[in-house]
Amino acid sequence: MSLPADRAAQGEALSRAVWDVLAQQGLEKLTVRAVAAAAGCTTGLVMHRFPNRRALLLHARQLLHDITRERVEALEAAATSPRAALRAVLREGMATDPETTNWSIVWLGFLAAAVADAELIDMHRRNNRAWRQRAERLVAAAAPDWPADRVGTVALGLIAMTEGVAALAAADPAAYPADQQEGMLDAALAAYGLG
Amino acid sequence: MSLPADRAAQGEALSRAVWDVLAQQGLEKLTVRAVAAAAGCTTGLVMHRFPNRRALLLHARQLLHDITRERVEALEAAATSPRAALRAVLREGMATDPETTNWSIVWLGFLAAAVADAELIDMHRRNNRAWRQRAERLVAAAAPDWPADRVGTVALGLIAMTEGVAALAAADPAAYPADQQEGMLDAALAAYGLG
DNA sequence: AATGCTCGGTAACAGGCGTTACGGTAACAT
DNA sequence: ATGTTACCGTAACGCCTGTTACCGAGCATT
Repeated sequence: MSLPADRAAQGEALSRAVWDVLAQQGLEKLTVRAVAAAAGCTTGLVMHRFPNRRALLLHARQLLHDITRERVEALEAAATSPRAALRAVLREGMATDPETTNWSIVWLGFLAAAVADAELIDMHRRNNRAWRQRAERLVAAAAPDWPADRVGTVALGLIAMTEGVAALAAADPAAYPADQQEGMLDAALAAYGLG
Repeated sequence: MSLPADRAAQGEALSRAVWDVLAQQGLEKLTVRAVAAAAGCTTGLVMHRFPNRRALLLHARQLLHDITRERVEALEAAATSPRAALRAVLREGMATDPETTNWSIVWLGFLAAAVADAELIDMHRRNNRAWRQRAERLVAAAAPDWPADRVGTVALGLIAMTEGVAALAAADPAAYPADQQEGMLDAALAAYGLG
């Protein structure tokens, strides 16, 4: 029988194919045919699973967010202290290995695609505001005696820095090796008094 | 007579049209026809000025870099102290008004396009490494007694932060107003001892 | 005045795109 | 065994893309 789980699994497989094409071929070549080829099927399956190309992209974008959230929640739960949780979560937002580098390229691709798509940019804003709130909560836990505006300013500085270095490292991995990114993160945390 | 200056001016006008389309319609709709429409001409002129679409994009990318460099060099020259120069240059890299926000969107578009284009990614790397060296030079001038690795780490943290907040603000201007970006920058400079 | 030349607009081409319609196959129900 | 239904590959459609070929208008030289 064709369980809904199967359909969901196919949708996830197609979303992974979207990420692969986005990371390896770029936004301009993100076509339905390219996604089908990356998923090892034909365009028929893709168009039977999703009503159109936009729905496919929106699903892939939301799934990327959901998976990212699960991953950072696991990191947060496994941390032994508020400061360790903050550092672990911020570290995950950088591009320190092939996997996170890939995610950063995909993230950039979706952001560029969102310029022309109202629903995609709405998704980005919702997800990014949730990300920012998480950072603020982690900073507040790591520095319980700080006033709210200090928490907000420092959290913003930290997420902007990790987001930025992820983009830089994704575009030029040789120039931004993992140890430099980690050193940058530790130096920033220490400078803010969160080391 | 048809001066080379005229041709250069046309090339610049077309490059500005590329930026406009990229900022307002996104990478996926960055077609030769859209650029021609934005420039107020036909595709005939575009294809007589550039051998193909790629050459048009490469020219627009390089011109964006050149103009950015001239602007920050002027800011640097006008600054009254090394620390003021550092802050002014970093500030220009954020997205604090409609103009710089536009540039940030264009920058993101070119970066996304570079995923699939070797020459475009080479350009990005050259330009970004020059940008990074500028930041390192400015940090070294602002903190003359720092060792080289401290200069490099702090400069990386600063350019990553400004680049990152520019992307965040470009995608969600309402959530990242100018005063928050400025407050973030000042807090970071103060934390690093560069206030 | 005639002629060559540069310029840029028009129209057409082949190819690739998203999307739709159709057909065949396999599993299930009766 | 046979009808039914779900599934998905195939093929086609119309549209839009980058690119090319062509053509006429203006200008300079002779």
